[in-house]
Amino acid sequence: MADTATLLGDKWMLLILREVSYGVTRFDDLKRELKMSSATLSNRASRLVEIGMLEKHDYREDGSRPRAQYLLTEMGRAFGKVLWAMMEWGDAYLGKGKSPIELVSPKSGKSLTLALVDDHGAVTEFEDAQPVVKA
Amino acid sequence: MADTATLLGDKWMLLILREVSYGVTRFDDLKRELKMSSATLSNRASRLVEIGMLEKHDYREDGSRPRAQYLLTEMGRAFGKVLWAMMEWGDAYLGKGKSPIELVSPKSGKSLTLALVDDHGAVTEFEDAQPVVKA
DNA sequence: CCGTATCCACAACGATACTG
DNA sequence: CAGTATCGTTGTGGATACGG
Repeated sequence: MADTATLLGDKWMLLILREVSYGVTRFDDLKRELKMSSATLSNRASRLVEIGMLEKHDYREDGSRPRAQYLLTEMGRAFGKVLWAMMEWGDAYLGKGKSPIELVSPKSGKSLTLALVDDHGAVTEFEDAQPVVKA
Repeated sequence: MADTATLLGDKWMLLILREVSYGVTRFDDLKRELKMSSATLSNRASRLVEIGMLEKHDYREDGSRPRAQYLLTEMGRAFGKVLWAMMEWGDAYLGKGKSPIELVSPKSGKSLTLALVDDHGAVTEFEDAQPVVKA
């Protein structure tokens, strides 16, 4: 937890990761969307690449100039769970209106939320869970 | 998400919340544990109280001087899910060794992890979940 | 203990300009 | 389009000192 917070506990890092997972992958788009300066974005993007959350891909749409985009690595995609937890929490406790997006099961089409489950899929409320120190 | 990140996307905020949820609730203990200056801790703690994540409680152990402690509000406890998601992610992707704590079900005693479930408890892998825009 | 106040060094940021 | 360079300003954080 502490390491994660030290590494990614930064407004910009979190927001960039969100945008990229939403499909905003280009430098200028991120810059415009997040209203941040080139320098700051450059700084954070490099750091995310270093850490291994993002990968920089250069590609060329036929005929046009080459472009660069930042894509999530496996590590970065897995972090989506944290972002999603933040979104659920914000929806519930910040009175700013609900997020317009939801996650649904590809099988049932049902809406999904984060919950604590054991290896048999039995759900426990977060408040009821007991923290224990491992042997 | 963006609001949550703007509000709490700060290393210190996250670390303080973690410590308090671990039971470190006093100013000096937090200061020592997190190796931060009085000024910074004072700043962040007040902000967390303003936001409504923490409540300041004064109490007096019989005979001794009054003390203050910071306790999580309901809002703050709910944020534990985010912290837990960060911990699971860090365990999986930062090679710093696993956290020694786990969450267990009070009923079955089984170890718990965060997963996406629908209203019937059916689990979907995070990578398989489909984001959709609500109507 | 539990903080607030002050000082100061330095990191961070936006604005702007510039390059391949 | 994707950055790097520079600059001026603001923010942050540690150290220290000090009051309830």
